[in-house]
Amino acid sequence: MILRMSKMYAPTLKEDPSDAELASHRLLLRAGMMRKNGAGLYTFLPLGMRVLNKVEAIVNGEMDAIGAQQILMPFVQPADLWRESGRWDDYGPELARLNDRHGVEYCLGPTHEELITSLVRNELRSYKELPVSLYQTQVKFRDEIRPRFGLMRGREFLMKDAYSFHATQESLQETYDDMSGAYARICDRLGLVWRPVEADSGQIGGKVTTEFMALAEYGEAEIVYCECGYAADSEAGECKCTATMYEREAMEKISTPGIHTIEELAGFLNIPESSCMKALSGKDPEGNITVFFVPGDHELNDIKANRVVDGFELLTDEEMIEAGLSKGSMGPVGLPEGVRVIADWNLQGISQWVVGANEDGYHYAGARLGEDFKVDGWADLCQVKPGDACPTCGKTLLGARGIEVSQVFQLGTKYSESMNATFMDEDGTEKPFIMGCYGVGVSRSMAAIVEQRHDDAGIMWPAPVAPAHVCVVPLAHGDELVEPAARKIAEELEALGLEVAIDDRNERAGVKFADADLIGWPLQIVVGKRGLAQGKVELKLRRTGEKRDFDLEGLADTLSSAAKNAIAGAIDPFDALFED
RNA sequence: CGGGACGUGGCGCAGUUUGGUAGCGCGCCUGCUUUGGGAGCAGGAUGUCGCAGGUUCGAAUCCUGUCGUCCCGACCA
Repeated sequence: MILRMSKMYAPTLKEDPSDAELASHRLLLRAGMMRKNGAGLYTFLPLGMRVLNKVEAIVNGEMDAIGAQQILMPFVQPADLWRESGRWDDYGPELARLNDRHGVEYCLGPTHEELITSLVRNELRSYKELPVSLYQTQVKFRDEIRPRFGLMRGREFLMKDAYSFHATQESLQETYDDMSGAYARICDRLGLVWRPVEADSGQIGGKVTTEFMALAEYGEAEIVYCECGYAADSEAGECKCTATMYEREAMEKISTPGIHTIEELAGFLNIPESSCMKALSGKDPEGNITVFFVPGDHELNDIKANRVVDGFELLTDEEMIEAGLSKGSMGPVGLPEGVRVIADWNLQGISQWVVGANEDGYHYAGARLGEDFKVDGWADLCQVKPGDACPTCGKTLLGARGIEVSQVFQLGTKYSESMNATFMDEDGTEKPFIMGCYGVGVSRSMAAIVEQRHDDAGIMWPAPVAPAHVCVVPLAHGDELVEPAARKIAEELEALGLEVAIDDRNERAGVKFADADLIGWPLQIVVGKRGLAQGKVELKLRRTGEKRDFDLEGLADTLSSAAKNAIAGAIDPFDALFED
């Protein structure tokens, strides 16, 4: 079916909406693809819906290809299931909760491990039925602390989530690898520039996990990567860094009046921040106090801190005073009794440190590990950053930003154990399922594509997700030559299997050109009197802005091989038409 | 949750300091002209100024509260 722009509900905006900043947010609104209904809530209009459907179809196709089966679970989920898994309490305020008229509690599904586990636990009984992979594509709701950037961090969003059930770790690994392969193909087919990175599993759980990051200047995630191929989310990556020693013959107490931050301290002594030791105090839920020490030029990574001390929270100023800790001059020498000291293992790199003296206005220089102070334990505690050493090969890590478009997890038995989902194994014993889960942000992928492929004029859709491959743009509305010629071209191209739009609105040329660029059809075919008089039409390749005249006669033949490539899923199938 | 800003026709904004009953651009409707890069002329429609209180002869404007939206932060030694 040819998309007639005169009938399409696609209100484009000439001006940027005042509350949109990122390109994807701005352009999807301006191009008439979506509209905002509230913070982090969007309506997809017909053009945006077409794109979303195409992304979804690609994802579903890759799921089907590896043997996953589509299902659909309810969006509203009973609280009891979340109590079973423990996440009713653990998930926090992001979980939107509600009651029905009888007072029964429910939540809006932010993810579906509980539901799927409860689904299969009664019916998958034997190892002979495993493995099984199920997936759905559905709206999710997460009451984000701060929704922003349009589709990038919405509260309601479209996600494909898959879950797999296994009798053995080997079987899980196999499916995990299949899923990872499918996810790589999905990113490729969406035309994304992307990278797999080491990640943290966050609220989903599990140990083994990979994020698929679309590289983008304004991505929310920071990643570090190395030429050897290593890449990690900076929240999760192992940190290896080198300190610079400020050498003293013996530990000496120095007066540092008014100095409280590492930056001030390093400036005051005219030494690098990496010569200083940074201290952070916190407590576990029982109130036991731990002080973490990290190199001064690095930050404590919250996730890593929680790995060492479950439920770790930084102390407030009042709590620090109560515990006898000196904010702004805390150090390992002379801490109060009963305080546990954990140091980042990078601190073993040099033998002397500049540390706080636990006394306001004083620090020690040349404090020696083992002689002047001791620690109770070592751990990887720092947030990795560009410039640190690659944990794999030792070269210097580079930095980039990315949008997390998908993630795969090996869950293990976290949910099957807590929710008592077991099967009968070959040896006659009941065992909990070994599980994996796998998510693709469908609407976020759409935003990521726009972030990577746009210019000042608008979007540049990759052909596989464009609302249509080609837009025929007849100029001179109502002209007895131009209109039939444009219609004929549209019909011929459609017969080739291309998806075709025609801008048959009674608008001036400038309006049509601007909208075509904004909406981002991969190819525009301009049909005007001037060209027709010479038997020509003008083709414009959106991605490069290149324009070229082609003979009207035999246009379908000229486009036939590009059409084949487009149907086969090429990202930029029309480029070849513009090569010499 | 802390900080900042904003809320005025469909969209983008001015007007608020110094209270006097609302204006601009775009869009929309009608007509004529125009028709290859967001047209011109003429005419026209559209606002409980987020909401609720208060002050005042009089409130978009001042005060209080409230709701909504956006931005920054929530890692600090």
